[in-house]
Amino acid sequence: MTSLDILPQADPAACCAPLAQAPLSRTDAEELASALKALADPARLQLLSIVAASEDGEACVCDLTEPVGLAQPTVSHHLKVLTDAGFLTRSKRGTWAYYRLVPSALERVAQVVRPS
Amino acid sequence: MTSLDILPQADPAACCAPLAQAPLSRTDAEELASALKALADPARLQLLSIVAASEDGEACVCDLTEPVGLAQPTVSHHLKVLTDAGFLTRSKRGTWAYYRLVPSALERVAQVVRPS
DNA sequence: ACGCTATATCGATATCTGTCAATATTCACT
DNA sequence: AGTGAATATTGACAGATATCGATATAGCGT
Repeated sequence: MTSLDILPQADPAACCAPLAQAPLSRTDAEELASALKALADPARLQLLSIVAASEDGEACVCDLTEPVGLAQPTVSHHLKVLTDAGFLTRSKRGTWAYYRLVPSALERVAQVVRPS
Repeated sequence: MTSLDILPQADPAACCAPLAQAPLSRTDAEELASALKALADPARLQLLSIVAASEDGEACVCDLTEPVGLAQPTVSHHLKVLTDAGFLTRSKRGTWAYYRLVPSALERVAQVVRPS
């Protein structure tokens, strides 16, 4: 747990060797679990995949509300969870907020989960 | 959602192309989310990693209670969640229940999460 | 300045989840 | 049969979470 982990933009699962390789410490397990918790929601997974597949790799909230079928505050909430967990970045231009995927964050989680 | 998904031993995230490649359908997102939910708990991650790193690749409940520092019913509960999600298999020998990792289940999740 | 639009925050609520103590089940051994 | 041990199930409870309506904030155009 470095001082960086206090920041809203976490470094998801920068914690440890692959799961199946050696027993996780409680601390590492908690860190990885919180990254996975951010992913473990259908709406958030849809949001991630829609953002990733969008034109120019970014999407604003207005583009996301309809496809996931949730109210705007709920979508904003999910985007905040994903951003805080480091899977998305937010950049505001005018009235709009554009979200982009952080591929390395997903990559890191995949590395830790992958066996071998 | 195939008929197989009704069974206790699910096929975690056999659902779909990598997250970042194309928008997930609601159904695929729900399926992947439930696999991730099973992983997204510190105790369960520790259990997985301990089982994976055990002698002969298997461990019984009695080996697991102490390292994770939780009561036996709680550990049994977590092992059931992981088993139902397809990440562990259970084989009972005598009074003991031995759990093994299912590497392909983790592998599949890693594939779907990985970008590119 | 005013209204409109996009997004975020707040407050409330219903549901889900992790945990444990108590109990049930299953098996081995005498 | 009866006892003890390992594991699973049940019931209860506290804390987390997903959701929404209402409201606040902030920026643009007139």
